[in-house]
Amino acid sequence: MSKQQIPLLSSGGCCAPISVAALNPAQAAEGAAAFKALSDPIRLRLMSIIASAGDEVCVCDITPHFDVSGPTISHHLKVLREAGLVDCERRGTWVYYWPMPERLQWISALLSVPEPVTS
Amino acid sequence: MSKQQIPLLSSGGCCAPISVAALNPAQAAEGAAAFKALSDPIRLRLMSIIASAGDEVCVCDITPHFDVSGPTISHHLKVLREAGLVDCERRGTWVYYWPMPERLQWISALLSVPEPVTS
DNA sequence: CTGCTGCTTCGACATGTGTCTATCTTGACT
DNA sequence: AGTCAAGATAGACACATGTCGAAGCAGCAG
Repeated sequence: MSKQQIPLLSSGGCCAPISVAALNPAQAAEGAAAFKALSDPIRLRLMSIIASAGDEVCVCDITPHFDVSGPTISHHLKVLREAGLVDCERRGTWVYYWPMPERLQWISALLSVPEPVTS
Repeated sequence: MSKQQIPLLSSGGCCAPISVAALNPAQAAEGAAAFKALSDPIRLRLMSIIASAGDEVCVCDITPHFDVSGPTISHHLKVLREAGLVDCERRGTWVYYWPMPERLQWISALLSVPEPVTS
């Protein structure tokens, strides 16, 4: 597990927030891919559960919160994984997920609005 | 114009960042809708052009930056409008768009990662 | 080895989404 | 009025996406 992760164009640092400078097509494509991963209510909730746990979370503790089938949860977790937002590891019978805060922070920074200059 | 805007569930203040508390289904639905609006490369670029302009932008200045047809641009702008991310007004022959920074800020805050407590 | 449990992968299907062309609306200018 | 240009809307179509049930693949326990 934790194998197929897409290579991140902007690995760590990032481009300027969109309120500061317009994105070029390549940057826009990468940003849009990240947003797409969070554009489903179930995925966003999954992300929030994993990110707010403060620790890794077992899939078996996640599934009961949702009304959809196991395969569907698994599918959404895979999308989050491929977007670099979470990672996971199998330990014995169970699989644990944890957040990748850098990626979350990167997206947040992309959207951040600079202080209006009150001079 | 600037008529059909969806009522925003969380009008101004907002729920805690997803790294702090898990979203309930209603919050997740609203957040996901916002992310969906930004989940297309063209829309994200549109948003960045409008947000970084520092002023309103005429559609006629936007269209030439893209390789898609006018109606497609128009469609994407409508999606951004309905998501509460931009607003517009017609003045004479031209239509001008400007960003709604509160909404952008709200999304950014939703994703913000609190400082790790280094105690 | 056999069975059971947790999770993922596969294949199929209905629904959503991005794109286009054609058409309409609005306003400006003769 | 008539004409032109800028955008928006409508309708059609290909493709992407969310969902499910069935099957597959680890690990553990007898």
